[in-house]
Amino acid sequence: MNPEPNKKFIDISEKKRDKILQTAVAEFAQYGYDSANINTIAEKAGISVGSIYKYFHSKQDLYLTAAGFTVEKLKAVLNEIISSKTDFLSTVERIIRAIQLYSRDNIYLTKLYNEMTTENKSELVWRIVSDMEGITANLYASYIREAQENEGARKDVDPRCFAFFIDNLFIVLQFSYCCEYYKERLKMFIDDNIMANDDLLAGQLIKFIRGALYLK
Amino acid sequence: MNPEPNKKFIDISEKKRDKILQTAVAEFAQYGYDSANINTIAEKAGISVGSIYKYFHSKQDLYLTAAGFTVEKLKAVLNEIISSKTDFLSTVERIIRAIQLYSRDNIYLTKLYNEMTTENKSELVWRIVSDMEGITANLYASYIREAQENEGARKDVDPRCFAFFIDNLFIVLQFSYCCEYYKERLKMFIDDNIMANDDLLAGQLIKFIRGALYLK
Amino acid sequence: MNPEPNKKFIDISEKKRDKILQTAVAEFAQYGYDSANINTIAEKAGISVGSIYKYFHSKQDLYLTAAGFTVEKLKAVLNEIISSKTDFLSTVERIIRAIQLYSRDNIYLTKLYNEMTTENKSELVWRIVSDMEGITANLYASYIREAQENEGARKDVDPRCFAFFIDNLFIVLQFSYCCEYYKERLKMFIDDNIMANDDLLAGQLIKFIRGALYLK
Amino acid sequence: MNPEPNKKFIDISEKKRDKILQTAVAEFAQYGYDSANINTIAEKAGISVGSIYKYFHSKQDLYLTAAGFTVEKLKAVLNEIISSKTDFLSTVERIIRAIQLYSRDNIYLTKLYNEMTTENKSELVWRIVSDMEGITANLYASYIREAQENEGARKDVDPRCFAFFIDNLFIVLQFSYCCEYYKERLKMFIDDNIMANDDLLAGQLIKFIRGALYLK
DNA sequence: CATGAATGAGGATTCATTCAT
DNA sequence: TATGAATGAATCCTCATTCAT
Repeated sequence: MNPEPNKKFIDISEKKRDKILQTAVAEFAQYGYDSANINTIAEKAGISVGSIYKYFHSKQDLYLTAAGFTVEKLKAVLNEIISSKTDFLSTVERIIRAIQLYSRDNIYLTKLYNEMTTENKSELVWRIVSDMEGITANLYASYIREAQENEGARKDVDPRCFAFFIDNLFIVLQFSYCCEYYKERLKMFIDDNIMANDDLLAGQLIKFIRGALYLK
Repeated sequence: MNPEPNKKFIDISEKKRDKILQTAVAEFAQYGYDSANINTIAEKAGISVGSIYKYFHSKQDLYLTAAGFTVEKLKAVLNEIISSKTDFLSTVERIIRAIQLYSRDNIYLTKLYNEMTTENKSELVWRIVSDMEGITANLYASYIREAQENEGARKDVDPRCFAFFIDNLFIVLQFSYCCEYYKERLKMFIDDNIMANDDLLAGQLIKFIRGALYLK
Repeated sequence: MNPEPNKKFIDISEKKRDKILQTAVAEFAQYGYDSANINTIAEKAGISVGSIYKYFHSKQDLYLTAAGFTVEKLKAVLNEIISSKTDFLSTVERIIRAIQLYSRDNIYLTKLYNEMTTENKSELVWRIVSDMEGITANLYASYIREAQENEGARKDVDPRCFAFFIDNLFIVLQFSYCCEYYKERLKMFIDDNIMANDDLLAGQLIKFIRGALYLK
Repeated sequence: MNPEPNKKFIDISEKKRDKILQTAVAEFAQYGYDSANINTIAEKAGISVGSIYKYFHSKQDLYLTAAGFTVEKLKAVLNEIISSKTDFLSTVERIIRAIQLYSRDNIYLTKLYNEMTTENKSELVWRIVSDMEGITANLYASYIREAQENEGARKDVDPRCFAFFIDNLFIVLQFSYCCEYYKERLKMFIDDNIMANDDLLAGQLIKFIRGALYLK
C-alpha cells in the first residue's frame, strides 16, 4: 500500500506497537484527523515524537496505519464468525451478536471506522478498507445465492443488492452502539433503554432480514 | 437553539445568504470542520472575513448554521413526500426515488450530513438534527402500525424497531450516492455501473423492505 | 494642538458632546487605549461609528480629546480651589479634600489620568497635560516662596523641589482612591478600612506636609 | 502564584532566560500589554514563537512572568539596602540614591512597573507585587516607630500613614527618572537640567522627609 | 449630515515536523 | 537508536476605518 511501509515500526515489540496503535486509534476516533495531536499521541503512548516520526512518515501515515489496524481487528472478528459455516440466518445472528459485543468493547475502533468513512482522506482510506468490504460483499452474496438454492430464500432478488442492504443494516447498527450521534438516534427511534436491551434489537433485526429474504 | 441567532445574518438578502451557506456547506462537506478555512469560505462566498464574523459568532456557529440549513433542506424534501398520504410502500418508494434524485443534486448537503454524524461536535449537531429524526421516527412507526392494522403487515414486529431499520437503509443509501467512501462501497457490493441504474437498486430495496414487512 | 481641531465636534449639542466624551473616558479608563473599542464607544454613546469619524480623525484623536476633557475637568477643580487665595496650608487642605471627594465622584477621569501617564502615547498626552502641570508647578512654588517670606516656612528649601514633592503626594493620593492597584496598595500600607476614613489620611497628610515645610 | 509555573522555562540556560525576560520587559514597557507583539518579542529574543509558547501558556503568562521578574529585581535592590540596618534617615538617603542609580540603569524595568499599575490586569499584577509592597509597608512603618522611640521623631504621627507618604514619594521619584510623562513633569516642576543634578533632588527630598518626620 | 455594513490587515496561538544531542 | 526542544507556517478572529446609501 505504501511503497516503504514502516520498516522500523514492525521491528519494535508487539506490546509497544499495540500501545502506539491503540493510542492513535483512540485519539483519531475522539478528535478526528485534524484535531488529533501527534505530540499528545506520543505522550500518551509513552514514546517520543521523534520515534513516531521514525516509525511513520507523517501524521497521515500514522492515521492510515491506525485505520488499517482497525480494519484488521474488524476482519478478525468477521473471520472467526464465517470460519464455521452454517446457514445464512445463523450467520446473520452471530454477526449481530458480535457487533453488539464487539462494538461496545472496542468503542474507539468503531468510532474511528465511522470517522474513516467521512470525506477527508476517503480515497486513501478506501484502499485499506476495500478488501474487507470486498470479502464481506462476496461472502454475503454467495450466502444468499446458496440460501436461494438450498434454504428456500426468494429467487427473485439480486443477491448482491440484498447483501448490500444487509451490510448497510450492520454498519448502522455498529455505529449505533458507539458513536454519539447514532446512539442518540437509536434512543430516539426506539427508547432510552434500548442500549440495555440487546435481545430485542437483535431479535427484531433477524426477523427483519429473514422476512426480507425468505418467502414465507 | 442559539441564544442570539445571527440577527445580522437574517437581515441580508436571501441571495447572499444562500451563497454564504452553500459555500460553507460545500467547504465543510469537502474538508471537514477543522480543515475548512474561514478565509477561503469568505473568499468563495464573495464577502470579507469581517462580514463572516458579523453574521456568525465563530467558526462553530457558522458550521452549526450550515448544518441547520442542511437539515432544513432535507426536512423540506421529506415533508413534501409525506404531505400526500398513501400506503406505506408507496411512501417508501417515493422516499427512495427522492433520495436518488436529491442526493445527486445536492451532493454537498448530503456529504455534510454524513460529516455531521461524526464524533466531533456531535452533541451540538444532534440538537439541530434531533427534531427531524424524531419526526421521521414517529412517522415511520405510525405508518407501520397502520400497515399492521389495515394493509396486512406482520403483526409480530415492533414498529419502532422496523422504522429504525428502514431509516438505516435510507441513510446509507443517501451516503452511497454522494460520499466517496460509500460510493466505492456500493460499487464493490454490486457493480461499477450501479450508479447509473437507479431502477435496479430502488426496485430491489422496495422488495427488501416489503418482504421484511409483509407476510406473503 | 491638532491643526484642524474637530470643527464638527464643537458644533453638536453640549449634551451629546458630553455623552460622547464621558463614554470615551470611561472606556479608555477601563480598558486602556488599545483594548478600548471605537465601535463600543459609539454604541454606548448612542451614535454611529460614522459620526465618531466625522468628529474625530482617528482613535488617537478621540483619545487625546478625551484626555483633554479629563484635564479640563481637573483644571476646573483646581481653579476653584486656588481662586480664593488663603495661606498655603489651607490650600493644601482644600486640595486634599477635593481629591478625596472628586476622585471618587469621577473615577473614570482619574483612572484615565493614570492611564495617560503610561508610556504609550505619552508624548502626545504630555502636550495636553503640560499646561495644567505647569500651572500647578508654578502655583505651588510661588505659594511656597510666599510661605517662606510671610508664614515662617523654612528658607533653606528649594520651592520648586518642594512643590514637586507635594504634587507627587497629591498624584498618588488621587490614584489611591480610584485605581485598583493603588487602592490595594493603600489598604496594605494602612488598613482595609482606610478608604472609609478620609479624615485620618487627610489629617496625617497635612501634618506630613506642614512638618516638611515649616520649622516648628 | 501560577498553578504550573513554567516548568520548561526554568530548565533553559540562565542566559537565554534573561534574554527573553529582558526583551519581554522592554517590549511590554515600551508598548504596553496590548500593543506589545509576541512575534516581535520572540524575534528580538532570538527564539521562535513556538518556543515562547512552550515556556509560557499565553501572552498574559509571559507578561506576568516579566512583571514578576521586575518585582524580583526591585526587591533585590531594596533588600540590599535594608540588610545593613542603620537609622531611618540614612536608609532613606540610600534608597533615594539607589532609585536614582537603579532606575536609569534599568529603565525598562521601571517603565514596566509603571505600566503594571495601570488598570488592565491590575488584579493579577497585584498578586505579584503585593508581597513586596507589604514588606516595604511594614519596614517603613517599623522604622518610623523606632525613630519615634529612639531618634526623636514626632510622636503624634501615624507610622503607617507616614510610611505610605514616604513610599509615594519614592514611587513618583522612580517614575520621574524613566517614564516619559513623569520625566517631562519633573523638568517642568524644577528645570530642564534637573535630570543631571541628582544631588539637588536627593538633598531636597531628604530634607523634605526629615522635616516631615522630626520635630526640630 | 448620519448611518452602520463591509473591509482586510494584523496578531495570538497551534502543532506537524525536524534535527542536534 | 531515541529523544524532545525548537521551529515557523498556518489560521481564527478583532477592530479601526471607509463609504455607499
